[in-house]
Amino acid sequence: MSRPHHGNRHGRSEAARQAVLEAADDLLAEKGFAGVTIEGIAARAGVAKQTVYRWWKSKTEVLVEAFLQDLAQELTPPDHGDLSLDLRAYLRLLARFLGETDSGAVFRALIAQAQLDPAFAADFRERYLAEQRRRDRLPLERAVRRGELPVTLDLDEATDRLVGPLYYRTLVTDQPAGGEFTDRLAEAFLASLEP
Amino acid sequence: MSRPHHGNRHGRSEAARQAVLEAADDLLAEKGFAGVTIEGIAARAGVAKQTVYRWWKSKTEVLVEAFLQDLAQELTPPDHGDLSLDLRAYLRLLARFLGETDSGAVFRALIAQAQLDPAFAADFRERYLAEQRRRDRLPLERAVRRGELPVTLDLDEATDRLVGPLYYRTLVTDQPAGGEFTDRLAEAFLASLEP
Amino acid sequence: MSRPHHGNRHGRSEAARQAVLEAADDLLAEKGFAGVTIEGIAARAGVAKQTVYRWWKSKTEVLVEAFLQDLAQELTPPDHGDLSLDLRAYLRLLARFLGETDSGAVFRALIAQAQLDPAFAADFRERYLAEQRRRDRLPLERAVRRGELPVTLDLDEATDRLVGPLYYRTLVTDQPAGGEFTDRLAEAFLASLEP
Amino acid sequence: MSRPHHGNRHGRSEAARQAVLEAADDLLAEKGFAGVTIEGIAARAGVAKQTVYRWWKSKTEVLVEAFLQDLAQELTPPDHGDLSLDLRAYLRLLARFLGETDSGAVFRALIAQAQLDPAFAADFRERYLAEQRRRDRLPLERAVRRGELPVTLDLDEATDRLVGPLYYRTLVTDQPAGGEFTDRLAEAFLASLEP
DNA sequence: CCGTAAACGAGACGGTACGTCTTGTCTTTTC
DNA sequence: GAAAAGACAAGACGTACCGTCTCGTTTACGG
Repeated sequence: MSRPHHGNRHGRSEAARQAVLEAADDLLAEKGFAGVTIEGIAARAGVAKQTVYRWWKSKTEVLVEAFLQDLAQELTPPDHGDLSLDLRAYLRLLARFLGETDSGAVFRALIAQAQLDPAFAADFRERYLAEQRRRDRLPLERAVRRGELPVTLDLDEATDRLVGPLYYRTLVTDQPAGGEFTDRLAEAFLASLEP
Repeated sequence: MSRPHHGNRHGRSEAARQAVLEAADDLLAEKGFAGVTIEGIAARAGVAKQTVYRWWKSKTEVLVEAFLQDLAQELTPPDHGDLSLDLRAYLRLLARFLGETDSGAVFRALIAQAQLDPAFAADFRERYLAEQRRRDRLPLERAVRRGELPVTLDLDEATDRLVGPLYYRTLVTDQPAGGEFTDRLAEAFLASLEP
Repeated sequence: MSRPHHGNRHGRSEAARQAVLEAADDLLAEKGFAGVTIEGIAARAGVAKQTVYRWWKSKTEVLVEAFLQDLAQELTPPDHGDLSLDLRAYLRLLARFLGETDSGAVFRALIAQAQLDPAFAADFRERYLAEQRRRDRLPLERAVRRGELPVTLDLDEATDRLVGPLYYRTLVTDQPAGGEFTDRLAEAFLASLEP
Repeated sequence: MSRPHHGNRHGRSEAARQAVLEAADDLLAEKGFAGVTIEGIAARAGVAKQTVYRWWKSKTEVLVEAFLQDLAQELTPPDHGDLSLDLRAYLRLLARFLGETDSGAVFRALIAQAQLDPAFAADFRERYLAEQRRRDRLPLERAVRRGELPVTLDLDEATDRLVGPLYYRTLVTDQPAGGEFTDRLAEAFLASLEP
């Protein structure tokens, strides 16, 4: 036996955890969501299958943990102190994330999984989408605080109208969403708020 | 003709085709998308597995055929000759379809499947989503023809901004999208077009 | 895919059956009883695991079928028309089989398995030991027919006393049972029948 | 000393040893030999798996220690000063032990295990079977000393012929071996020694 | 009387094999 | 030539134990 064991009374092996998450990451990039299997993850990570099952319920759980931890860092909305600038910048950031990064690909896969598995959907929405939702509405909240937007504005629905078209393009029509598109989306959004 | 036939020199068995589609329908209702398997469809339909494979490539294809053949009838946008009325009515229709009907549930499952399987995605977008897209923009096209909207309007992007938030609510946040929501969505959309 | 499939509506694949039995045979010879696994058999035979499970309940069942079919040929008791000669010859044959042949090794392993698994024990005793038992008592039956032994003799118990010591040596004490031993066993057996 | 101790610089914990042996006892009674696992023993005994491994090599070793330590007491051959009486009594004792007691069941399981595992076989035969063998031949040795049997008698082979049929019935054919059977076996054995 | 070493409980680890399930291919027989 | 029936190779599923290892605690001896 070449590799040492690292059993330990006080909690799990961080090395094994990281190996699993990285293996899941790699496999997703290589073979796509359907090509990821728990057996494959374990084999790639050099880890026993049981070790995966000990800590995660399904491959989806692994992928959730593997990829969505980066969401916060990658997607913190900028704060320029100006609504129009903020929206433009954030929509560009979000568009790039959803459409061009590996994490975005996983994000899409997880949302897809949520359509197919109601139990997962509830868990995923509670643990991760809620947080993402908070980021999505943050630029608007700041603008209300600055007085750029009226406090009477329904921020939930406004957020839907702001980012909804972008998610729609990415998930449903699969058309590219470049900077021009997001800039015009921001403009139209602002125009709809004019009196 | 009391006995089922078992083969036929002249083309496929319509009885088998119908049995497959109905079995797929039933199974989806009973167990959800993930619970549908080709094996299960064949067993339920009283049909050989090979018969399913002969005519469809995957369970997704069966479901596509089973549920989306009558999309057009359910979702034809009404024409009242007035943009505001048309939008309100159509968004309500679309919201009800996506959120409350069985066909809508399948539609969501298929969009999800498209995230996971690129080959299917291409086929699905070409054969079905394109058509749906045409229906989604139809009210706007009519308005341009009637002169209610300028011919310079980018209809594609306008459609994104119109229906995107609705799809987003349904697919991503899974919040209810009632008539008030869609009415306000139509209003905001129209407001964003004002000079 | 290189190998052709051999699915068939009516009945099993003889090729698959033979491959499994031969693989089991090889593995037993190479690694011993404990080293034989269904996974190993399937892999060695180039067969799917499910194909093994379809036709056999356990590795023991495979080994039973693989090896005990030869029993009849190897162990048919000779008929010299003389009880003393027959017994001497048959005990030598049986001693050699139990102690020195591969089939004998499997036979011992299966009797061992019967101690550990009551369900298997019942099946094994019914299908195979009964037949072996018939062979074991055949020399005595012939002698009764020839008038060399009284018809009042309890053949069952006589058989126990004849072959019991030989099985005991093989299974329990693991001492060699050569020709001298079996010859003396035959003599003692005959002596116990004298009036 | 109310609290159980959890370690000790010099020597093992007698409490842990007893708990393991009793757990093995219980599990064997409940689930049979194949159902006993080291993991199960440790869990049932409230002991760490490593504690079992520290002191025993395998579950078989545990069972050996759990059941066979008092073999001697249960199976000491009686001494009536008369060969015929002694044989009858001892064969009945042995038959009851092999066929009807828990210890006998374990004994059979261990003989079975010896067929499957050569390393265990050597150890088991040396440590336990040799002793049992001595008990088996004791009645004959006494008779030789008393002058009831000639000193030229090969006691080893005589013992084989005496107890062999009984082990054979128990291990191989699994037929009941009641008092009539063992009595007739003793008679036939004695008859075979007549001049 | 304090340090230290053995044995302990707990349990995570890398593994192997289990028996089940579904997939998509292939063959035979029936109509 | 389509359909029913179903065997087949392939391989993932989730579970049960294996035997090894580390951790922190308990205990008793020995300097």
